[in-house]
Amino acid sequence: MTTQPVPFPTQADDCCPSLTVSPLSLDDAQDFARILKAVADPTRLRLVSLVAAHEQQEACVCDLTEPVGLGQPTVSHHLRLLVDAGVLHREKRGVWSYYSLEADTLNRLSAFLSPK
Amino acid sequence: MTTQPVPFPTQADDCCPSLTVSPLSLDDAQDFARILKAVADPTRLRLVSLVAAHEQQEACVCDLTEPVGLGQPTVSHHLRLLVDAGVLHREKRGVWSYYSLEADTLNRLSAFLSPK
DNA sequence: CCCAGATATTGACACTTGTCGATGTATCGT
DNA sequence: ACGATACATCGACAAGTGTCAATATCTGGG
Repeated sequence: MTTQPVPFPTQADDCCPSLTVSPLSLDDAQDFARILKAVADPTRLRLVSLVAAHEQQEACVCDLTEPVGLGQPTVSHHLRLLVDAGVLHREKRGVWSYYSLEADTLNRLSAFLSPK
Repeated sequence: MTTQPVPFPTQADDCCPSLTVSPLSLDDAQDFARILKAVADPTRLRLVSLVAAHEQQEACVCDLTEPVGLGQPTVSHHLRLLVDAGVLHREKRGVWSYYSLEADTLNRLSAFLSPK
């Protein structure tokens, strides 16, 4: 067997840090703060929800610019932040950039915030 | 009866908006962005985790100032933001202010972000 | 090869934010 | 009443952020 000794069972599920189980390390705190910052903006929340609700769970910039009422460069900028944070995925097909959800990131965030 | 018609049953569970089910209203987006902003900072994440991990699930400022390595005014400022956002609860007992988790808010956040 | 359309990048600006030092306020002992 | 202690507030400053107009880059069609 190649499994670890696992001397402290409580450390076993150290895989995914949780906000409320033990004091966060600086690294973990910065890690999650980065993702949270990306989502902590009304416009970006709406962009994510628009992408999620769009057909095929994906949307291009031209689908999003009008619903949020902002200019194309501004929308592109917000989408870039969301992609950089791993919240959205970008796939370029032809002239269009299609944005879709990176579900794992939202799942990790949700699990992280969930008490207990 | 003074109740509304409720013509569309799908609106019934409109109780707790979710990021990924339908486009967010501006109000909902601003609402959640406000809470997310409060949590989207490494120092404040650590403060919340320190409070949660402390005995009795509560801590005073003097318990927190040293672990995060910041001045007392700065820590007080961060705690105020967390209280204003409904993430923490403040209870003054004697000379001390005891901060504790407002679990409902974190639960709402977690549920909001959870895909599907 | 050039043009039109979709998106990305840049530069600029007002505004917000994280931090600190100094000061104010409140509470408990003595 | 006084002083010490715990906390909150204020003023200031550098750094970061959201938005826009202008411009650059890329792609498909003719």
